[in-house]
Amino acid sequence: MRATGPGARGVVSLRDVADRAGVSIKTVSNVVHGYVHVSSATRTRVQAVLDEMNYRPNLAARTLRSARTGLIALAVPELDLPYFAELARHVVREAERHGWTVLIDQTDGQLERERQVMNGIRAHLIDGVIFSPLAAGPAELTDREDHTPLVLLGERVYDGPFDHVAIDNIAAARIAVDHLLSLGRRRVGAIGEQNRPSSGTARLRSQGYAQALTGAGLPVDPARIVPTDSYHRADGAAAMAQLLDRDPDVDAVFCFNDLLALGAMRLLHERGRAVPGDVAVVGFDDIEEGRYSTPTLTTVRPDKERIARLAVDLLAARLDGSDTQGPRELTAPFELAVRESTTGVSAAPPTPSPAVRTGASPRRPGPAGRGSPTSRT
Amino acid sequence: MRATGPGARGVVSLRDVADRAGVSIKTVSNVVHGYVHVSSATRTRVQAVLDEMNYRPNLAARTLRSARTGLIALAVPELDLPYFAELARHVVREAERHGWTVLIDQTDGQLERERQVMNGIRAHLIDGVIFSPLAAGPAELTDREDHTPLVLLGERVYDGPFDHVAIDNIAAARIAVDHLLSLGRRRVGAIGEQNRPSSGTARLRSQGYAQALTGAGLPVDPARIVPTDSYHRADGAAAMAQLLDRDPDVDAVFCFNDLLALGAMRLLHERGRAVPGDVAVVGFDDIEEGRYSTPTLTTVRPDKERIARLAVDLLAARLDGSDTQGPRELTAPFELAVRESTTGVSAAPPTPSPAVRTGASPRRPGPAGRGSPTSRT
DNA sequence: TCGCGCATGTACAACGTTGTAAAGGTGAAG
DNA sequence: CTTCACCTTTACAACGTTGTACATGCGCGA
Repeated sequence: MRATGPGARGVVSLRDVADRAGVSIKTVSNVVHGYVHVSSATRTRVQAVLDEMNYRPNLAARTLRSARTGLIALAVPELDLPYFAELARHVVREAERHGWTVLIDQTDGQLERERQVMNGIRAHLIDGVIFSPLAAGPAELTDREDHTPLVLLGERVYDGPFDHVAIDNIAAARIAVDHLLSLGRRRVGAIGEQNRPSSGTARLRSQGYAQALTGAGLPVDPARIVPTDSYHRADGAAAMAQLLDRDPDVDAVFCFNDLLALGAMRLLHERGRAVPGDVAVVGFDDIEEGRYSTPTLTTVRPDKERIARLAVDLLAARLDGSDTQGPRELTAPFELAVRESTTGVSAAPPTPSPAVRTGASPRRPGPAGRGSPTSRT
Repeated sequence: MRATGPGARGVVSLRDVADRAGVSIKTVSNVVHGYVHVSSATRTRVQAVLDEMNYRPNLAARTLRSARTGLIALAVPELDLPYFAELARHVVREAERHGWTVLIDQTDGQLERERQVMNGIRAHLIDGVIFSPLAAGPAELTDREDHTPLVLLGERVYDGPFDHVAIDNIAAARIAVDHLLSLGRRRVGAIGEQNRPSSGTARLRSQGYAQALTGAGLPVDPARIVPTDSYHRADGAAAMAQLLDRDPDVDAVFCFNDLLALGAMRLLHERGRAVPGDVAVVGFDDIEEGRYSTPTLTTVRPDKERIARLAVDLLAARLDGSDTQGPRELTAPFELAVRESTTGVSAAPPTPSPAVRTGASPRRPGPAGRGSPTSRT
């Protein structure tokens, strides 16, 4: 038996509305959904009751029937790494276009948490996952037991059965280092190598760095490649200190992300080295902070909005079944944003504009272009 | 009629497991929940099947019965404002202790979106909301039609019927400005005043600024108070330019958040003004960036972790019914972190440590202290 | 005038889970 | 040997929604 009227917590169900309006539950449901075959008299009356009682559909019940929640998860290492915060913003915005809400998971780069993300902690509660792995490598990914559609960001995992969106990290790193070489720098260090075997992104950036040096006929000196535990400012500062100790005459440094670069610049400042006078610095990610630092930071600018859009659209295609092909490998474009930390020229506009940019066109501009992403199965 | 075996998408239900194990659905459910009165033989057998079939409970169904989802929403203006990213991190972490997942809503400070957050877009899908309003004022809040427990952050809305967690903004602002005055500065500007009537936080910080000046026997010159549209670096730079135009001899500036301060410092640099030599700068929020900027930034450091904990615990108390009292008004502590942008003394440790801090004890240390928050009904 | 078709509205079942109540089975106590 | 108690397991209903199938009633054409 059910008491008349809405339940204890003031929650109104279709049934409550139906009772009050003197129609069946299904009719109310039909009105809510704008089903055509409802007389306008009935519609008006029911709608009035709906408004009056402030009816809100119960998404849990709806989900139970439809097996669709309208939630997708975005799993990133840390929200307060600006790169991920900015990325999250774009993902949230793109998801909105599909009527989705984004649930954000912070893995802290811990393998166990990443494993949970992949194997569906919140099974049935989320329709899909966009995942930026840090600790998880090919092995863990392949062992995945969950069936929720998954899109990987940032790191390519061999030929795993996963959709994947990234930029061409090797090319980006090479272009960044080429830029340093074009300025006449010859003792170029690198900060951000990762010792953990799983980190594909770091390895790719290392490769690009080495390719650029080799391409210019310069040796790749392992002493100038400083690994870090993580990608925070403090790591960049510590690594820069180490680099200076190893080679006091280093004249440029390529950092694998902007935070490392900002930490490195801070340390250079404390050690009395001028940037770029003594040491030129390039970062990676183009976080907003680098446009306001002193000096402003030259950096690789991945198209975050595009990355977010590609990832969300790919998920959408998997969800509505419009894409049943094998795993996709999509590439987003990037640019090199040249600023004071390499050129020393302060553009110094009346108000600091978001930096001078030298567009370096993406390595594969065609296929990665708008609307027709590359697919490699 | 139901086909035997798991459904089309490989989703395994209790029923599938029960069929395979030759027991009733409820027995499987009992095993899943570790119910005591299950023979160990049955338990072992069922558990084996559970593992084998990789059963995952359907949270939607569970929610439908229990009316609890284990999801809470955190609604903030922008995720890539570092303050909110850092806060989000803490909230996620605290929520974890309660077994909750955090769903993040980005309102962009738009009234319409804030209204949706309050009135339960995702009704029944979230158990509670932690909300940092920007556009919504007392009027909108009071009109709220949803019954989901809500905790407000950062801004006090009159005597509205809402739980609320904040720091003492007036005191914090006053201490920041007192610090500038104690350094001998006498022409102190303020950046970040908000023209929209709803912004309580900005008004409180303005008040603290005025109180400090008045307390030192100085006049409050409206020309030195520059409003901004929002709280980004660009706003800070633009406002600083305006402030210099109005009073070229300004010797200090109190910014209502760190991003404004960083933008202001950038502009001062471009105009050739030394910080703190010519102009001392104080920010608000203590985002990590300010510990690595050049110069490092003196700022008010609200205890974000505490804020997050108080908010989450308060929500928990409302949810489990252990707190049915009237609305709570909780206060978190803060400190003034004194760094180079006011003192000019570079501590210059081997690696930049997270700043020299001068603890300014919270104005109401007792009641705001650990575990026994103030309550004002 | 009768019957057909369409517009409108309804009953029912099912999604997967869990609380309740009760049934079946076993052993011990009388 | 009977009975009772308890341990174990099960059937059932309900959470709120929506797709399917069907009932009702009206107007229109034959």
